[in-house]
Parts: sequence; C-alpha cells; structure tokens
Amino acid sequence: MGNLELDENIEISKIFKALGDGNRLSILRLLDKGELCGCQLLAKLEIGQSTLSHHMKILGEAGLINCNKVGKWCNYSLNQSGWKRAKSEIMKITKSLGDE
Amino acid sequence: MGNLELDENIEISKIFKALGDGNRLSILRLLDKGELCGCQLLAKLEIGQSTLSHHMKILGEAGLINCNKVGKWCNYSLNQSGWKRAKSEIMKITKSLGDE
DNA sequence: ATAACATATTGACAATTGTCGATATGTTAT
DNA sequence: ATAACATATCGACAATTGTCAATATGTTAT
Repeated sequence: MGNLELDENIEISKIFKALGDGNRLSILRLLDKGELCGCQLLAKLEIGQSTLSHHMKILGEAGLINCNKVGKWCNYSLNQSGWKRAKSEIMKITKSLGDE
Repeated sequence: MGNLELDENIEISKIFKALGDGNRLSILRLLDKGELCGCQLLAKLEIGQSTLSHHMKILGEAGLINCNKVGKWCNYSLNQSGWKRAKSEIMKITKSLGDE
C-alpha cells in the first residue's frame, strides 16, 4: 500500500500551501526588495507578532526563506534554492505547455 | 480602508492554494500528459467521484484547467493562460533572485 | 421510456489553518 | 541585576478544507 507518487506530491504541495496565503505573499514580496527582520516586517503588515512568527515558520519549513540570526534579530531573506525547487516543479507539471 | 495590496495577494493566493494539495498535483501531472475526462482521472486516483469533482472545481476556479465538454464527458486539460499567470507571479515575487 | 453512465451538488464530519492574547526564551542596553 | 526589546511557543477559537455517501442533473444507448 501507500501511493508513492501521491506521497511525493503531498511533500511538494507544502511549498504551494506556503504560497497560498495573502499575508505570506505580502511578506515574500517585501523580502524580495531586501532582507528584513521580523520587527520590520511587523511594522509593514497588519497582523500580530505571534501570527507573523507562525507565517515565518511555515515559509521557512517550505524552504522559501532563510533567517540569518544576528543577536536578537532574525534577518529574513528569500532562499534561492527553495524557489529554484518551486520553479522546477512548476516547469515539470507544465512540460506540455512549453515556455510560453 | 482595506489593504489593496493584501487584497490583490489574497486573490493571487487562490492559485497557489489550488496547487497546495497532493491529489490536485497528481491530477495536474496527469493532465500534462494529455487531456483526460473525469472518469479517466477517477480510474487513476484513489478518491471518490464527488471528491474529484470538488478538486476539479477548485482547479478550474484558479484558472489552471479547462473543461471541454463533449456530451456527457468533461475533457480536462491544462489552461495555458492560468499557468502563465502563476509563473509570472512567481517571477515577480522573486525578481531579486534572477533566473537561476 | 428506461437504463446506464458522467458529472455536479448537498450535507455531514474530522482535520487543518489563520488568528489572537498570554507567556516564555533569549539578547542587548542600562 | 534589571528593563526593554525581538522572537518563539502555547492554548484557544472560528473559519476553511478534504473527504465521503447520497442525491440530483444531464447525456447516451437501448
């Protein structure tokens, strides 16, 4: 038993689940403009601190961001390798559509 | 009031939410190999018919698939323009990472 | 007309998710 | 040592999600 392809897809779906939230997309767009610590993100978003922390955890576990901890600050940035994976999976799923 | 950027991101997040499920990724990978009707998909997946129908609705509303109805069959296929949008949003979010 | 088939919809349910306030942990400055 | 700050964790809650069985709708074949 156990569908291996499905298990693999469930694994990959975590990346897209992480992208499936408006606030998290806002966070990622901010990070694309440059590294930011949690408190800077917090100042730009309309959510509580614990909520932000929760979102950062989900993005981190999905491999989409890194945290470079400096003292009490967490300097978050986009994680190149996570995004590479995300893009590559999308390309694999849409091989038949070509590049256009 | 109302945060417009967030609203836009919530809108876009629906595309990624649709990708955030293992069974739906399986469905999309099957469709990438070629058009299939619901009953053909059903034969390849381990889910009930109503569940499949539900997933197809979500994928359709996200703009990721089309249904070409022929008689009692729905011939599903990947929707080029929906995927173009998905890819373009990812590229926008990761401008700073370049193409690599 | 009737039966068989493909798909959609409904209602129910457990599981997961997004959010918050409160609290804990760890760090810097006084 | 103490206070102030940054982040993480916990417990609670409502909302959303994935699934199913049952039923409805629409289509084809008899």
